[in-house]
Amino acid sequence: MDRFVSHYVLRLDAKGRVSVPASFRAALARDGFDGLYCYPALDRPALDAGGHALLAEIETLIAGFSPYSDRREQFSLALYGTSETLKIDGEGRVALSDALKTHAGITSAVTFVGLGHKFRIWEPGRFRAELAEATEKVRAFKQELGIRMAAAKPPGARE
Amino acid sequence: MDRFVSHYVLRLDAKGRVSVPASFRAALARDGFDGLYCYPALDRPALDAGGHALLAEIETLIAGFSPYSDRREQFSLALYGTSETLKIDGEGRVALSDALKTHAGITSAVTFVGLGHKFRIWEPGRFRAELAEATEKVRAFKQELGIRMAAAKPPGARE
DNA sequence: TTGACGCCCATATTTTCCCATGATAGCCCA
DNA sequence: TGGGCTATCATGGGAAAATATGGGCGTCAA
Repeated sequence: MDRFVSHYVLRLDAKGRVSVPASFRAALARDGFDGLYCYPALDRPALDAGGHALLAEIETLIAGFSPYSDRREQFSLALYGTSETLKIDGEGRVALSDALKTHAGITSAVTFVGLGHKFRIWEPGRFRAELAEATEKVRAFKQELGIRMAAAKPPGARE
Repeated sequence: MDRFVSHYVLRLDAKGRVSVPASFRAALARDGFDGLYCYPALDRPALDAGGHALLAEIETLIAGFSPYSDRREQFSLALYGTSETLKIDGEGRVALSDALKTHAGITSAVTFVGLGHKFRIWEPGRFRAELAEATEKVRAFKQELGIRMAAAKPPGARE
């Protein structure tokens, strides 16, 4: 699999380390990134993480602002300035910094959630709430747009 | 056959594994997907499953929302975050995760139902109920259509 | 010294792989 | 056309590999 999919709940050990799910490690390896690029999500108590695909996304976002603009400076600072490249040890674990843990409210366990080209790290309780809310909104939206969505579906690449 | 058609009832073994119907495996192989992409259906107690064609459908749906929009975040969380790629063993079986089984109420057997470019996995009892209901609706709709057709066309044509 | 960190090893599960069996359905051939 | 024969399939179970997790031990730096 070449993208981040599914979600996993894993515990931190006494040293504050946590295993990155094997399937995510595989996706990172395919991406060619050594380590884990990680920073606090801008608008929620969670961490965004990934590899080259995520870096490219950030680069594109920032490149969209004109050079030397305040906006650009602000985004560069918020994204590049707060991000860290975590090392993955021989057993596939990373140690989250205090700053990252504090931002997400992480204490003894985390939930990894795949979002395609990147993934997110949550405190498990907060994640459950977030997922329930998103599911509810998607469900309502789908009902509202049922017919349009059916029309938007691609004529199945192959079927 | 290059699509998922028909339906099959299969049992889970003691390890929680279940054989994917041979004709579905053939369709997946033609699709070129290694494994089985699977996630809880949004609005019913069943699982949606498939290969690249299904992934492409999801990707297209998500790509339709503007980047960084709430809507997009919600969809990628609800779809990518809850989906899993199940491995298919040498005998064509998969092991459903607890989360998937719980969502669909699956215990000892499942019904696979082909839907063309994807297929759905049900707890057999629930599927029977769903099928009965759908049949009823189709019957009613057909009758309604017959009436409309009769009004539009001269009598004599068989329904 | 006292941690923080990198690196190594230990272990209990879980998952994956491999081989075995019974049942069917289709095929070949006399 | 009847009777095996074989290929495929669903299913069962054991063994091996991978994974998540726990802990030890130097090293480097404050």
